[in-house]
Amino acid sequence: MFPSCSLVDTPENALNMPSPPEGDAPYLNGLNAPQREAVLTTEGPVLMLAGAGTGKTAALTTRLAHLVATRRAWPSEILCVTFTNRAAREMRERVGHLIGPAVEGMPWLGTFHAICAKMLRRHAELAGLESNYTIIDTDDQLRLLKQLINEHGLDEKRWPARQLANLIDRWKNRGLNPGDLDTLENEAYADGRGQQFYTLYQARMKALNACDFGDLLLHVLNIFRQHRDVLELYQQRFKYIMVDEYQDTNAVQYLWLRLLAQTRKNICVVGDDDQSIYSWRGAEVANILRFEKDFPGAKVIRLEQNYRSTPDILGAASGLIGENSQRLGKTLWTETSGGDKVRVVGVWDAPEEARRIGDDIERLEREGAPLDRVAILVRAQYQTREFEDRFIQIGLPYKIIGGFRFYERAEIRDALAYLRVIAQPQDDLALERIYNQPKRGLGAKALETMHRKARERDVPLFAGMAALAEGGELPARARNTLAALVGDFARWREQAETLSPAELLRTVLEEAGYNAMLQAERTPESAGRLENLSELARAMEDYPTLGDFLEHVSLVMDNDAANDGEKITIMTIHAAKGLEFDHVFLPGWEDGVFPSQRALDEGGLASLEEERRLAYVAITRARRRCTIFHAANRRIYGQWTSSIPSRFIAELPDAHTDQETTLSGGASLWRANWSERDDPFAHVAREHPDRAQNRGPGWQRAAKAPFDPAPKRVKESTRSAASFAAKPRNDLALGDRVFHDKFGYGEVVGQEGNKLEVEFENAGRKRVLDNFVTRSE
DNA sequence: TAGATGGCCCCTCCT
DNA sequence: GGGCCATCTA
Repeated sequence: MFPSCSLVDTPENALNMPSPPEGDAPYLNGLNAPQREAVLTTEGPVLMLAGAGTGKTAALTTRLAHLVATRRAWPSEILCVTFTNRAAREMRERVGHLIGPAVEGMPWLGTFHAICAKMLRRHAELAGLESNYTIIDTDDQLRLLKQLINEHGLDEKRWPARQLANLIDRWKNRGLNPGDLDTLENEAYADGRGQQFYTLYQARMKALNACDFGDLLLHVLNIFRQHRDVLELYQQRFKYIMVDEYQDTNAVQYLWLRLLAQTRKNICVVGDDDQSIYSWRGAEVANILRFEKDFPGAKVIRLEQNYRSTPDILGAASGLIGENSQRLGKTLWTETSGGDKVRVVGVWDAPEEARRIGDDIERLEREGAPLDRVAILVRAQYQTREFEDRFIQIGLPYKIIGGFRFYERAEIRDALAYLRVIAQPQDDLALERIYNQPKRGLGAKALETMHRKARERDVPLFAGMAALAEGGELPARARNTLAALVGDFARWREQAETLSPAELLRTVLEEAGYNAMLQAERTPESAGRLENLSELARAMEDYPTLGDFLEHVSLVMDNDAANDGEKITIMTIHAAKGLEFDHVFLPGWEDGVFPSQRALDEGGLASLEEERRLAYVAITRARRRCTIFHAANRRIYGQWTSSIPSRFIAELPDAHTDQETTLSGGASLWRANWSERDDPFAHVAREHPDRAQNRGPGWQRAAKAPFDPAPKRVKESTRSAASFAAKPRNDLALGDRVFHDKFGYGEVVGQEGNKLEVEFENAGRKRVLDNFVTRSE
């Protein structure tokens, strides 16, 4: 992923390059007219507006190959920025097919973060860091902020570390250093102490020789701004710049690109305003609109022919995105015909949703569909659990991308912490993690003493520990333990010079007693942990130095490269952007899940439109078939909650969708909304008595309800139900006393659409549909 | 000091 | 339901 930086313009590389093409180069075959134009317009600024599935990656990779093949630039003179590691990997592979091994010499193809990390290693001193700086993740960041907040006498309950982390992140995304904050921003945390804490945090990071994700870009931007010579170095080097997913660039990325492209202006950006889904990370669609102003004379090329999806999938997606008010507007078209309509399926609850999808996938499998072309795309990570449970049960092979990642497991983080302390003695956070893991009899008291010592001498924690191990301040036992640990690390650092990273890890785990600790546990989990650790060591075999590996781990948190074989992919829609699958399942299309409650509560129209763009991205991932699910009941925070179909379902054009509600599914629930006193759950209990065991209130209610002849498979539009159900009752207000058949008396404490939050006198706080309560008194 | 217990808050989404 | 934290007990 990160080739060592020595691959530059050597004669060897030149030999590997294809010779310049005469006339029509073979790699241009198969491109349509606008794609071809995008490839051949090499000089000057180019803005490619490329809709979903219009072959922008093909255009981009071919353009890159073309630049190299016609010797306009060496691979090392092209800056090619992608948004995700997956996109970078794919680009590298596809360019590799076109230009052969020369792609190895593309050190500047990667994500913004990877490229900046590399630049920062080279110029670390200009940012007050050493080149072996650590990249810390959100977890470490939060721990550090908590320390700072406590040290400065703030109540962490009132001013949560997470909030501060979000603010700092936002500032960094906008390219703001602590000194750049205005009064308003400063006020955003702890009554005007935002700037103070931002400053403190940055100082601490420097002391730790560490960076967070935002720093990678901000530091480099600062360097570019303050050191003309460095900027000019890169301006000279990069003859061509290409940027994928330009609609998702934020301010700091935009400023960074603008500086780099300023002199040569050979910048080609690709984007689609309809797929802008990262505004929460500071992305500004405005960047794409502003491009022609920033680079006058920019050539604008539109890719509108869709090669990916069937007409119905495209029609459904287009209809949906048409509901957005803020868009450039473009019309995607396709030459293909046939295919199924987008299916919309209503089910009873989330477990049934997982069962249905599992069944559908097994059917596809029997029909010969390769599983690696099937994906389940979810709005939020927590939705994956239901599918994992189900698929383990029925033995369906799957992989979850992102989510609880390999590198976030406790044992992996411990192992990495050991390696970090070895590689970077200033890394206090890593040391804090493992100084007593495995148990060495060192507790909070010992840590506090270590910290005090370190502060006294103004040295990192590790040095403080070493000093304590020699001095006489601690009881002999603790002192000896510390001395042994310090000795261990000294030895490992020495061995790091000679051993491969993987060998080093194995040695450390053995000698630190970490393996022994897990072996002693003798639980099924501990066996799995040991296995994970050997997998970690195996993964390290690919990296020449410890530093290379640690950087890879910090930047590339996904682990899907290790997965081979045919498996279903389960991932978030965000992670799926840029990918395509034959069959796509989209579960959880309910108001509150998708669009997410947060988006509905906080962001207003802009936020809702971003959710809609996300829905558009989700549907357009599908090549052949797309199935949308909504469940009537779902556990949220462990509590059964009923919900209504997503408003996006009602926005799908009827002409392109088939709506269906399963036997046990939502239709009866919606019907119940129309006639208040009917018990909506009755038929379910009758048809699935086994399911009523150990279930939440909905099921209990169902079990008790009198028999009601069950409707047969119902097929009806959920549209009317959705719009009806969304209509709130107007005879209820906050503070009203209400009665609920099952939960008894309570007080309305929240109202949102037709859903109420009620504090019941005996049953506690619940969310219920307002049709199920009567006003009391 | 370590492990167990109970309350609290939460869950977007990515690098 | 589950992770994190503070608090209590052996």
